[in-house]
Amino acid sequence: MIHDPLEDLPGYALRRVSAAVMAKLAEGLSRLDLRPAESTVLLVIGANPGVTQSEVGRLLGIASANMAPLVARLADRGLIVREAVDGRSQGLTLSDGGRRITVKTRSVVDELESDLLARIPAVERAAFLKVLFALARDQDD
Amino acid sequence: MIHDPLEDLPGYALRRVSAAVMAKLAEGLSRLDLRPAESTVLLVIGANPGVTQSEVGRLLGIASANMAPLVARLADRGLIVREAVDGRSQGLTLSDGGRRITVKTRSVVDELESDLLARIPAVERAAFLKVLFALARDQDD
DNA sequence: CCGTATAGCTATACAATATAGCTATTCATC
DNA sequence: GATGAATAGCTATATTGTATAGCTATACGG
Repeated sequence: MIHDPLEDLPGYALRRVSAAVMAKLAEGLSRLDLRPAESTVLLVIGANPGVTQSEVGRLLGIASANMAPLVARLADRGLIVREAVDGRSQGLTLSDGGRRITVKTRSVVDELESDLLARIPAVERAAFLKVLFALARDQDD
Repeated sequence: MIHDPLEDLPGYALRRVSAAVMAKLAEGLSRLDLRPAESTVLLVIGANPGVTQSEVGRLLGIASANMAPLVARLADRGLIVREAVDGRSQGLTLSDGGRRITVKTRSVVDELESDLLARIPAVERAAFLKVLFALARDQDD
């Protein structure tokens, strides 16, 4: 057996777990023809009708250069509607079709999140989640 | 303030924390002209002289199609040496230059891992790491 | 009014990963 | 020992997420 010099590294463990979760998410979303980044954008717009794409990008940590084609694709598919709020910003709203697909998206996401939670022993669950969310909030800089 | 519908999702938190850690790692490795995936390959070869690239790929979850150009680049740079162990496999070993850069790699990695650990409150640290490593091991399927 | 910041966009590049398909070698089994 | 299956390594190609540079037009503070 070969030795794994990375097995004690929390950063590497985070990377592997995250990659596995993302792979499952991508697979679950594929039947909706949605990519992970698109699904999060839909969820944020659904929860905040009228947000601008720059606000969405800031919340999700997606650069504006990458938001542009992403939002354009969602608009081209008729999932979201863009309405000018001033001369340079557009408020984003889900269309009826967008709402339907967002409901399905949420169920895909929720199922994966449940699977993940189920794999965390109940004893450590609270501590694990507390640290994880704290780290995630921390990262917002 | 806009509402974040993802703030309660552990899977999404994992993704954000992992992305932030990876970004810092990529930045730290950039002065060695190494990419994250290459650095892990070097560390594994350093800890297991003579491993084949397929063994490294299996350990790290890198597909053989992606290992080929990755190992080729490390060999082209003179960081690793390939020696035939049989007609189709090659044992990988660090060259002197590879050993030097791997030492530096380890110090970059160790510093980031220390930073990460330092951000986990001592009270929850053991539980957090236990769950994280269990999830990472789990994922190996 | 004017300088600066911001919104949105294009073009481009890169890293990691994925699939398909290929050759050649090894190995188990008949 | 021959043969079929599995394996090692490789190429080509595509996708996803992300990064940088640079652009236009609008909004806003002094």
